[in-house]
Amino acid sequence: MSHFGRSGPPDIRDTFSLLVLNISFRTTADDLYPLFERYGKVVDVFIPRDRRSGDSRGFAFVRYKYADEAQKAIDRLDGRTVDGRNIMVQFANRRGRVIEDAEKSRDRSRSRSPRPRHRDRDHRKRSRSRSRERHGRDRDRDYRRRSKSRSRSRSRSRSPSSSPDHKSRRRARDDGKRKSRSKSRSRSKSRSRSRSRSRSYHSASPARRSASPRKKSPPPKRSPTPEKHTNGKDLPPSRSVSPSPKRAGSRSPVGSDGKE
DNA sequence: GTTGAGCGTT
Repeated sequence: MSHFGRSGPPDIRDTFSLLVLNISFRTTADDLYPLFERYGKVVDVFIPRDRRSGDSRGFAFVRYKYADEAQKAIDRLDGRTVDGRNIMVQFANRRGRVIEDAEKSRDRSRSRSPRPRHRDRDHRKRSRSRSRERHGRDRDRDYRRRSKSRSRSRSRSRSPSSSPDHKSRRRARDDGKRKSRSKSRSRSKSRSRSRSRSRSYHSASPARRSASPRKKSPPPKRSPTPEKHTNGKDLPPSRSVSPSPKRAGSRSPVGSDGKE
């Protein structure tokens, strides 16, 4: 979602992303673009939206072509009132390592306090968790954040080479699920469908909703497979999990930088 | 119709 009609992110190799916080929920990229474009070459303006409702989350990303211009935009637009909201402009520090250059430029221009944001962020997040939970809107964000954190923690704590514990646990879970389904198949099927649809990322904005609600979920005709008949010694009991020995060469979790 | 700390898309 950018101003340039592109699908994915543009050339991020030489861009400097700014994070614009505290913008109004009605503010769109079209409103931010001319504002930021006055201080430099804006490559892209992106406003993350909610996957379900499609509403803005209240912050935006503005990509500049040059760091000094980005810094100028920060110096000029940080604290300004846009659409009735006091916006906050700062460098984004999640994507790209161009921030180092940006920081250099910033240091040369003006020395500001460091960024002890981790503690502050946690505090604020907990503070607003209550009000957000009521509407149930940040579940998606929380999910991805937890997933990321867990992944990092796992890679640091446990070695990614072997994990017999994982396999065993997964097998146990699968076995339990299968048994449950076998016990009451009809009800379980309906619930499974609902959960699957909820978990799947449709990423369809309400504005782009096509009028074709055709069903595309052919229920996999799972044979009853009377286990009392052909099960017992012919088929191994662990048919659910397939032995995949080619699981050692996984990609490194922290191999992002290395080629650029 | 609401909300207000935060870190992003094919």
